[in-house]
Amino acid sequence: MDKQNDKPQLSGVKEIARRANVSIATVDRVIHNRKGVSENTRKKINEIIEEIGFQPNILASRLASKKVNRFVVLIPESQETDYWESPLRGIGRAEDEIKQYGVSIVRYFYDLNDKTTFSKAAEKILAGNFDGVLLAPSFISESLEFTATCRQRGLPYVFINSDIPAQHSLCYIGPHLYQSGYQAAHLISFGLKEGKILIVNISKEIDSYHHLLRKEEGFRAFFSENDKVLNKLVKIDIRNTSEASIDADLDWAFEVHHDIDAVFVTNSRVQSVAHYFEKKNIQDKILVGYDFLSENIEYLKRGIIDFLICQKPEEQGYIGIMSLFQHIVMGTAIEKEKFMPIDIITKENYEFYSN
Amino acid sequence: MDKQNDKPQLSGVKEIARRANVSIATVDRVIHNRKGVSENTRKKINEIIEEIGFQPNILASRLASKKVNRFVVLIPESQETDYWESPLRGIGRAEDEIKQYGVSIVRYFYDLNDKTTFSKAAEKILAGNFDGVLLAPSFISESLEFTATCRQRGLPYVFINSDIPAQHSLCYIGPHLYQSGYQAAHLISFGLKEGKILIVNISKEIDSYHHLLRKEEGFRAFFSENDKVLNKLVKIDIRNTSEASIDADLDWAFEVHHDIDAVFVTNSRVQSVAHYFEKKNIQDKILVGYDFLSENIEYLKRGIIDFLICQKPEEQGYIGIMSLFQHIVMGTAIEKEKFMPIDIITKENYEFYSN
DNA sequence: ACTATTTTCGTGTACGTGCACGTTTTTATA
DNA sequence: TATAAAAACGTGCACGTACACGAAAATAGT
Repeated sequence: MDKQNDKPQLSGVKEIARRANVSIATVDRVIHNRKGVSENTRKKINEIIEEIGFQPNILASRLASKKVNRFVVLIPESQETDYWESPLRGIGRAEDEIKQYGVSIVRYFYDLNDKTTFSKAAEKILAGNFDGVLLAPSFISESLEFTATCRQRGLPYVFINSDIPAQHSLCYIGPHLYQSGYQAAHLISFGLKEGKILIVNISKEIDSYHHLLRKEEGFRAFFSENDKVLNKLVKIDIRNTSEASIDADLDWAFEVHHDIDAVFVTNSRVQSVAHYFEKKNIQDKILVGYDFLSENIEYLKRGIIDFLICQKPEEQGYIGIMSLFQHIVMGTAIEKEKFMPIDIITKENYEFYSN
Repeated sequence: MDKQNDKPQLSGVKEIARRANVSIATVDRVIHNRKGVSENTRKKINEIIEEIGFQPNILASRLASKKVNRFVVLIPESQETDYWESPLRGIGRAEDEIKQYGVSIVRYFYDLNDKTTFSKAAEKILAGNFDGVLLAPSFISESLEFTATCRQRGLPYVFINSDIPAQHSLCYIGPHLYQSGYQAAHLISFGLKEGKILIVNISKEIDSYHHLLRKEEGFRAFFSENDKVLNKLVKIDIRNTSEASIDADLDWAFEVHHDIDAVFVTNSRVQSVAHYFEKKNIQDKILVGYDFLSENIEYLKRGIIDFLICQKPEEQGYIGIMSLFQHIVMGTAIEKEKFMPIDIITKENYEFYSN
């Protein structure tokens, strides 16, 4: 009888082989551009591939080649804030999705207060046998050293959360810092018709300081570009992150500038200022800061923080891994820069925010 | 020599079969709870499955069973606005990802101004042979009729964009309307210390009107819950959506209420009010509305619209299809309600918004 | 012209699961 | 006890691709 006449079989290596009058193995060689095929038949097969728009069956492919890809991530460990737990969740989510395809992920963490932990982890990574790296390049020079070696070995890497331009990374996934500062300025300006605004940088680590600066730049740019002459900007840097020290600095600022009506904190440490506000029973000042952290959300709920700007940390981790996957496993092209949306979180919408 | 000694092979039906002293086929029968297995061995095999945490290899599974799943979507066609193009993009994106697994998607569209087009499409769907439905239930009673039949036939369906509660849908994917109205109120209140606020409902179709009402409810709730006695709310309904008619209605409203300082449009037709503002050279009023449509974005850029609230229409389509996929193909559990984040779009962040 | 080498190509098996079919064992019936 | 029927189980091929291995053809060297 007709056991298998009705096969549409338009695609597939078998069909290509049939049309080219060669065996499947030869087609296979062309597809993976291995050697051992004459220039004639190679060309012929490539034409047929073009013609029928051959798309290899990923399922069968991964099943047959028991190939295993090893990705490695190198990010800060969560200590002072739990920020990095979010990207880590995203990484885990991506891992769950693609482990079916034989991808495994190894995680390394470094201490944001200790550059050497970064370098040591980087060394271990280079010693291991990996096919792709997801990297948060918090320390500029150390990162440059690492990526130089990667490039030399043909080991692809993507940057996450903060970028080092022109480093031939596969791509960058993270926030547009300048613009997020600009956004914060608009929000404050919208709610504040006049009065001084205090900019607060809270950061122990000198290395992450330049990120804050980019935000501050954007923040200031809004006022200069929009003729908001009524709003004078005041700024303080806080390097000692103990509560007492922060309180003292803020005391000083509010004493010198008696008419500050809004505060912009350039990172997730906005909770410290919120805490200060609560203690001093300050209620009428606008407070804007960064990141969807549980403590920040608490102050948001209580109306002490007005807006949080957040840039999908979980998504960053997820997309980071998926980009490696797309490039290395699926072999498809990926965008060079993936800026996260600038999400505005309020008391009303935080519970629907998908991190 | 040792050809294949070194197999970790902890998982897999083969391993289960080995441990249970049965053949692979028997294990297979248990996994798909088909009959033809004694109660004893079934129990034994199930225990082993539990023990080793067996996860079938989806790749091999879909490869072996040349099973094809057919999904169908039923959504409005884009006419007066291009809103539905976004969910459609999301649906296409999902399709690209899962067609590898043998899923095909058929699309039906209905006219939001003509209930009968919905019913006719629904009939066609029921005549076709589908495994899952993604549905925008714009018309309540017609939708109820359709889903009743689906339920009876065991054909799973998910709601998108607007919900009909308690209809045993697989899940609902879309906005939390009430809360998004509440959010809009907060934004306006933040920028407006006093003065009247105009609520504008623009909608031809009486059926989609109840969506707008839910938003309006939330909007009003904010003011009553937060003692904003300074802000009086005024409301107009506009059923005739011609430009002349809208202009006339707005003329009337601003004439009667001379101190309106902010306008809240409960849907994407905010562009009509923006257009009116531009014509009349009105610049000092706050304007808030809905949806990431190109025209709206234009007014946002020019500073006429202050905020757009947007709820990831593309994502809705994507997640809708993926939920069907998760449930029907992968057999995993899915959440009953997936509320989209309430995204706040401004002049500063629209270009980073991932729809 | 005859071997040696290289290039080019085909055969066959494996990946993990699904399923049709056939075989064995048990249970029911005469 | 013999026989039929039903229940329980096993064998083997298929899915589309990868790859080791070996065969054939082309080229080189004497």
